[in-house]
Amino acid sequence: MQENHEVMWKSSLEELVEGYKENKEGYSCIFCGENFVKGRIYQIDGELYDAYGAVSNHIANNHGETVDYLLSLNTSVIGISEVQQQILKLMSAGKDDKVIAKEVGIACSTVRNHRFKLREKEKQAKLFLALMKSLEEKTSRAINQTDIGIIEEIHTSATMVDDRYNITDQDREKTISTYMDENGALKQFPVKEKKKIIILGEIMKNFVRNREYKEEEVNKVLKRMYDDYPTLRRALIEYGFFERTNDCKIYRVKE
DNA sequence: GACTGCCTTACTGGAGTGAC
DNA sequence: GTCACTCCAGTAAGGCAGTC
Repeated sequence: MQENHEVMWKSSLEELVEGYKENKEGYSCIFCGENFVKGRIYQIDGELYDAYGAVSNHIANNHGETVDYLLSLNTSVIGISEVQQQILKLMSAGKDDKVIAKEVGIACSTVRNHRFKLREKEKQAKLFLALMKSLEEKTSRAINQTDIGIIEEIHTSATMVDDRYNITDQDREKTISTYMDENGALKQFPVKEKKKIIILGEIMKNFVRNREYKEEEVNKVLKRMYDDYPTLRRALIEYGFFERTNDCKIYRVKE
């Protein structure tokens, strides 16, 4: 099933917990994007459901409980380590510390410590969200008032937005001249995250926004630029520049 | 006494940085 | 480009205090 991180990033906390978004037309599943139109009746396993019932049923049958789905996400997406994911899964299953410690292979005191750290993380996350929201409001006002223009435009589907996106024109120029030749071919794929983002952004200029490409078409373009084109293709997916279908045959350029 | 929350300390590995 | 160094996050464990 295709992961729909773009929709998740745009959802509120409440919507993420529920697993769906509601709009005028109906409900859409946050995890896979499937839509259920209000006023339409859906037949599922011989039973009839309205749109709300259908989306609830769909989430339960296809994604399980929200907590299970979120805990199945990649550690870099959800922001907690594998051990923490493991501990949270066992906690959500109602296991006590002794059992968790035994199953994970750590001491009871370590489980307690993780529990404490996770609570701290929760508090920090709340404050961080409030801070970022205030900052967003403040900076959007500032950008409207001045011509700053030095920060890299972040594509909406970027899987993680942090200081790596704080890219100046000088950074971009320097990285491109270092890693690409005058024909736009890539000499070497950078190791550093910030430089990768610059190079991938430059590569994306060869693709049209919102257009779908067959895998062969993507390969053809990337192959012209770099011999190890599968690495580029993977990176473009990983960094959220492309999304692809489950069978990996169709690639769509994200906005 | 058992359990839990909070805090501290120690160790480790990865990432970043500066000197050469 | 390489190497040494620093910093930081994650992990693990234990101690102390409060609650039941």
